[in-house]
Amino acid sequence: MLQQTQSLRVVGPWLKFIERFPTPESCAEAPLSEVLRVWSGLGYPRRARALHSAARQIVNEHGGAVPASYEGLRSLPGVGDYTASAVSSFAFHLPLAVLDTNVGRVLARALVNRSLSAKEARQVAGSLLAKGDSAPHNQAMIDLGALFCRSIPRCETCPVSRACRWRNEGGPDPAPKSAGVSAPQAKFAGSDRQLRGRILREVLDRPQSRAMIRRAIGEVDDVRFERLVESLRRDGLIETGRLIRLADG
DNA sequence: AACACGGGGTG
DNA sequence: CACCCAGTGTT
Repeated sequence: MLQQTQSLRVVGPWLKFIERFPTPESCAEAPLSEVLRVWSGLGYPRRARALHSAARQIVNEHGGAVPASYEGLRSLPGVGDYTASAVSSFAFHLPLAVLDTNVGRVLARALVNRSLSAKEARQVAGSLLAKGDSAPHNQAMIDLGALFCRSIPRCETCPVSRACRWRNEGGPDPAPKSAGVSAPQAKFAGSDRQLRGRILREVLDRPQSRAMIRRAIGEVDDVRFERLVESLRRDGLIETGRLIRLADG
């Protein structure tokens, strides 16, 4: 849920989700359609599909226990470098450095005052790890980025502005395009993404005909609508017969 | 390397 | 309204 979604927005949905699916097994046993319904409103429903798939993989291939290694986590669908590192550090206290958009900005600005390649960022981030548990360090780096070293920085109150290379040396903001830092997205209003979301919401509670969906989501070109339906089907989120319904993996 | 992929918060 | 977000998978 934390992937590309602001942490404060995740708290409520997470509590609701974890109450309904407290274990990998409980999620694995549910049909995908129910997972999508509990997930609804959070966006990026492919994450929900990946999580459901990961839950089944955890049950079938790991005896119901979340893999306790970076490589094991990384092998799960929807788990990339950030998530595998974060879970490794915060849940299993393994000595791995987390690199997300927050940490990416801190590294580029405070540590080196230039944009970093992925390899360079991994190296810098790893070099900052101290001896023991990495979790407090990673949490501090993330919070520094989330509270002060934001996309629009708040240097006036930043606790490390005294040591910040960008602050001390000046120059253009090195964060944009540096490794880990989120890139700007295309406009959402009127986008395919928005329409996909609307289509999915229409079939959340019951199967619907194309005509009903198209009436509900507003004026949409015929070719475009069918292309979006096909993309949702390819993503494994819906099934498309005469009626369109949530996928029932 | 560049794109596609939600939707609500913030200023 | 424009910008942003504890990324990942695909092309």
